[in-house]
Amino acid sequence: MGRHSCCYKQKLRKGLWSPEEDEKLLRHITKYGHGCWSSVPKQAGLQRCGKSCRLRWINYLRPDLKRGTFSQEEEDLIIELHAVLGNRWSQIAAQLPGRTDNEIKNLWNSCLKKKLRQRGIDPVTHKPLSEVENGEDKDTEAKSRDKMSVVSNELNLLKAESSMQEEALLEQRPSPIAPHGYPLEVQGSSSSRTTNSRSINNNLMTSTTNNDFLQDRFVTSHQESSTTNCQPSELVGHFPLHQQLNYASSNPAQWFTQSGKSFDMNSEFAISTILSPTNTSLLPTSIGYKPSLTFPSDNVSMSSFAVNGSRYWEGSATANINSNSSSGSSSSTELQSSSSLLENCMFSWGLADCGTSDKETQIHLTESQPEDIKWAEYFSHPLLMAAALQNQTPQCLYNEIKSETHLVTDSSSAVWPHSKQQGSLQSSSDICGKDIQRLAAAFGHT
DNA sequence: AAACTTGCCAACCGCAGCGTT
DNA sequence: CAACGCTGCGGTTGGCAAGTT
Repeated sequence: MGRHSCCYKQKLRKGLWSPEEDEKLLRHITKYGHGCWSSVPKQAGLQRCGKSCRLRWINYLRPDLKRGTFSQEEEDLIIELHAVLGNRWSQIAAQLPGRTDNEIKNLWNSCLKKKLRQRGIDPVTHKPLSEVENGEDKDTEAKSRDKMSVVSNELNLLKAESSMQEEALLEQRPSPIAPHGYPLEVQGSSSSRTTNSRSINNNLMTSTTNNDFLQDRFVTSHQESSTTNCQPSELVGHFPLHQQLNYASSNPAQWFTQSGKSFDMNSEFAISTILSPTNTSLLPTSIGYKPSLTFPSDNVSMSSFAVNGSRYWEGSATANINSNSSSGSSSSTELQSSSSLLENCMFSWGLADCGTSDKETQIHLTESQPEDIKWAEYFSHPLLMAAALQNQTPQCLYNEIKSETHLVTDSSSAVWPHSKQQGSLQSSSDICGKDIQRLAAAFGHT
């Protein structure tokens, strides 16, 4: 017990992953799924232990990962969830699509803890530091109530502090879909952030006597929505194959930034969230996120139907996307829905349970046929969408994507900045097309 | 410019839990 | 029922880069 058996094996590489290793692992999992992790390194030709492969996949290579800095909403949510769940990072991560437990843990340890302390709040108990010093309450129910109250106060503090920034942000964020991917019910043009946070707070506050129940709901949601132990078919089901094939994040929010700062695509393209099943697959209905989707534009519509007790959502969309990316291109690309969307790219989530309360957050996704991808591919395929948006060739875009992910492609020396937010920006010309072609060839892209 | 400090984050380690034999 | 193998989780660490002295 304890030490993983594969760790005993000798000649296993440790430390940072090289591009070649990443490529091998990505190609293998894309093709075969991971199956038994302990056999992955052998099958993929890697000198790594299965554990290391698993970690690399989960924390870095998974196609549904978000990149970039955490939004204020995400930070708020993490604080709220931490107040309820404590250091259960995996469960917290389950409520933040595209974020890994490791990422959240790092954020908590490096930033959020500090922020809370600066506000006089104990990051462990989520109580005022003075109160913590004075001793603990005895009544558990009172504890829960206090905790929730403090959470609310924390949020108020956070919100007050960043209100100026928020106002500016809100003006640029017409989407009712929060950056963390939860669709919000928006009435009129009111603040989606405020709506969201208030919704959470209200529910937390009203369920203070059901703290355990709340936790259970989180746990249930997490367990039922786990996608880590997936086989190839499942994997494709969760992430369209053509999406998996991309080395870059599947979340368009990070594709275009060239500054290393996160570029909130959600504010510009609500549909980017809609089209990412993983972004909406984990709706924590237990804390007040309603499973209804309301879109700001008539261009996007959703309809639902129930099958076997789960509610499915179908989307159709016509998106007029005006590129205002940093390239300055003003080209407008109209991407229209077609029947192929529903046939091949129907995305559906079992968000509501149609009366049965036991099951929630089931994920259903109709697989798309690679050869029949039309406009939908633009959305789920970072290169094509990006190219469309910026009126660039996919390869140009890929250069930027690789630049963003700091994939330095000196294949001989395998320089591989491990920190995705570290390192200097490389020009497109620095990112050689060789790797792009290599990856494309490996994954069947031309 | 060099030395030092700090912050961040990818990756490792050890453990618990579960399933299988 | 014990031993073993595997997976997943949370704590911790090592190293890089940026900032400071």
